[in-house]
Amino acid sequence: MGLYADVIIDISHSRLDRTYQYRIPVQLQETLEPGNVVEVPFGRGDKTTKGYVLRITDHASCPEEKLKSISRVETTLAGAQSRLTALALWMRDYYGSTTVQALRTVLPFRQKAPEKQKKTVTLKLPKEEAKKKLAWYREKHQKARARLLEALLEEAVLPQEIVTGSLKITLPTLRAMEEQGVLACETEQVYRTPALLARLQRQEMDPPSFILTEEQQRIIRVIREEWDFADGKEYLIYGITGSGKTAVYMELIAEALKKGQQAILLIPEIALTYQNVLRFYRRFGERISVLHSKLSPSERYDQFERAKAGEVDVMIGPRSALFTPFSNLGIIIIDEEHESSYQSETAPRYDARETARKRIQLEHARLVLGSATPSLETFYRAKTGGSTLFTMTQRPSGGKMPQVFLTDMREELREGNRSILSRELYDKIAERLERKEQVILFLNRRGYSGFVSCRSCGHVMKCPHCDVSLSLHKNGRLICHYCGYEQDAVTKCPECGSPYISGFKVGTQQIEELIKREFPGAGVLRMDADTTRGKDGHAEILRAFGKQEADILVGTQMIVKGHDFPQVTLVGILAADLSLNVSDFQASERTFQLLVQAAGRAGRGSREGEVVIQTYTPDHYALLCAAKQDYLSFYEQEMRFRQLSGYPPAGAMMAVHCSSEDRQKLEVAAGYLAKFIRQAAGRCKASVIGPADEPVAKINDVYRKALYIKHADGRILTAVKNVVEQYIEINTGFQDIRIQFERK
DNA sequence: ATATAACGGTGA
DNA sequence: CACCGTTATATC
Repeated sequence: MGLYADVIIDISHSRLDRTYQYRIPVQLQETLEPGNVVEVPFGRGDKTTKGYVLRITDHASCPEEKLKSISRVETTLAGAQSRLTALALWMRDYYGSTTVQALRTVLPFRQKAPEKQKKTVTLKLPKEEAKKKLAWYREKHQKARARLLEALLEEAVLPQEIVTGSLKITLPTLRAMEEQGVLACETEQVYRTPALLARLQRQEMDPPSFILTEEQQRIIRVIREEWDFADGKEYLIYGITGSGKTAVYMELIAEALKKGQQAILLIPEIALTYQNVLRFYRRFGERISVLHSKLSPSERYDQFERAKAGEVDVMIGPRSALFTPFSNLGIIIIDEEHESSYQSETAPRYDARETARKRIQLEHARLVLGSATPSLETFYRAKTGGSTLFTMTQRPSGGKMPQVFLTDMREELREGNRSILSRELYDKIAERLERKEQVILFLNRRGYSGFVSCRSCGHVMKCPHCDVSLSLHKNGRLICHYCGYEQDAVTKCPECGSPYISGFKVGTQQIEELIKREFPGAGVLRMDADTTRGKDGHAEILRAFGKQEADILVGTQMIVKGHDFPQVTLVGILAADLSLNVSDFQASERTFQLLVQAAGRAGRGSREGEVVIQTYTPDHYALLCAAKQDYLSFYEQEMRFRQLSGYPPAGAMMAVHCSSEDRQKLEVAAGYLAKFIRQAAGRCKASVIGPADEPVAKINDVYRKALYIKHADGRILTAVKNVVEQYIEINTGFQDIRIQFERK
């Protein structure tokens, strides 16, 4: 029965990223535990502040009389919380963030309705008097006061961020003026708009009678046999599209429930459709709960609370569902594990797969990963004994894989066809229109960053140091986004001398126009960021196409994920090279995954499908392997490239992202940081690349730069990261620079 | 983050 | 010297 609690205050400020000890009131001594959210008095004014209990002890670590008491416990969520707290602390150390940031991602808490307070500064004097006061301030050379009063005369109510921010008025000044009755500081409460709770319709239970294939049964048998004596185990199911992975997941979830345990199923946000979730409702009924990104924090909290209370046993959702506080977690399943949405974009930039791995260790559970195109990291793990590999090569439905054609666009140019469409694709589209079948045209723009390629020979301008594509900038220079290497743009292909070398300028809109011109009778739908901006634009377009209100759907990568259109018998992939030449070491892998997925869209119904891949580099292994749907041979070749250049999973890599509104400050800070990291990393033989602009160098007026650290051993990177974190902490030069670490 | 103590500057 | 306004400091 501890008497004291180490509490971390919920203020995301590195200066406060440490614990403070509080006395535990008698009535809480039995129940309080690590992970609880509490309210405590903090600071000179004993301001009520939210905090997280990290540890409970018997003795005080500072003079007893300084200790204050915990006011109350904020949450009823308990039990699994201490293990989740441990997970959060691991995430903090491994990915680099403040303790509070890590705890916030892992332990959600109920938000009170008027959570947000908006502070404002209001003028309290009549205009005439204020003007007199202003003259007085000017005479007295009270510059700060004059500046503020002048601003208030223009706008009687100002938000406090502006006053303390761009007007640079400090708090003592505000207090003094408030005392003089010139102005008043007010806090206005802003109410959160209650989000609509998306309710899945209750369906009658209808446990479907599956006949499992031999392959499916084997996987279930093996995992079931190992269930009781091999906790912490990891499995990879590599199964071609349509091989029935979902049926296996269901059996495994059922197994966990039978043992009185709970299950978490992670699926990519985009696949969280009503149809997909319905299958699980039919099988598990009320026992499941679903999360999605549109839930407000308090709605998410409610779902977590239901999980804790034992009302549900199965949680389905995107990566944040990983933190469901189950009391006896049995299994975590990650579907489509290669999806990039499992990587968080905010600190701590955690990877759901790695974090799930850590969680099953803490919970003595097991982890199942599934994909038709496993990420290299995951497959490498299976190959090197980190997990058990299962392969599924048969389709229970007996459907045939589509036939894939690679079209060489250089050839087309040579033979006088300058159009975006190859003759082969053109003919096949015409054929489909005649037969009243549907066509998907997919423009592969993923991560497109303006590379330069030759339309004659397919040559791509690459960085001589990093083996990634150079990006064309508005100033006409070619730049590497890893190391910052720069050169002038070329007017002639250095390989074949052709003048047809330039950036790719085609968008979905041009393609839509072209199709309308070439096939006047066809109905065309376009799906990209522009046409889906509305509330349900996305779903609306898919619904229309599904109902065959159009013949051709043109779109970017968002059309290839998880939607089945039985009437589609042709998929055209325009410019497969676009994603191949992203300035990123994972470009080939992403391209392969996209092409295999896109190809999987053809021939979902009874008729056999065809796929046409248009490319300027038909010899690239990512395209050849995708055309043959040959994952294994792609893996072998890509792995050779990673090994050669030390990219993951052959080695470990960490990105250091720096950003700031002040371009100059950022440049200077990134320079110093690079110098320091080179010193620190040099001692342990890690290599440092950069700093260079990020692929998008400026977002919302914030400039962004990145550095990369590579080493064979990931633990070295953690060590380097820790040293860097300390360096940033003590150096005032990094005050206005946001720095985040990302493990690759 | 935020309240307060300490300190250096400036006009009368 | 009074009185601003910035800077440093502590927060269990």
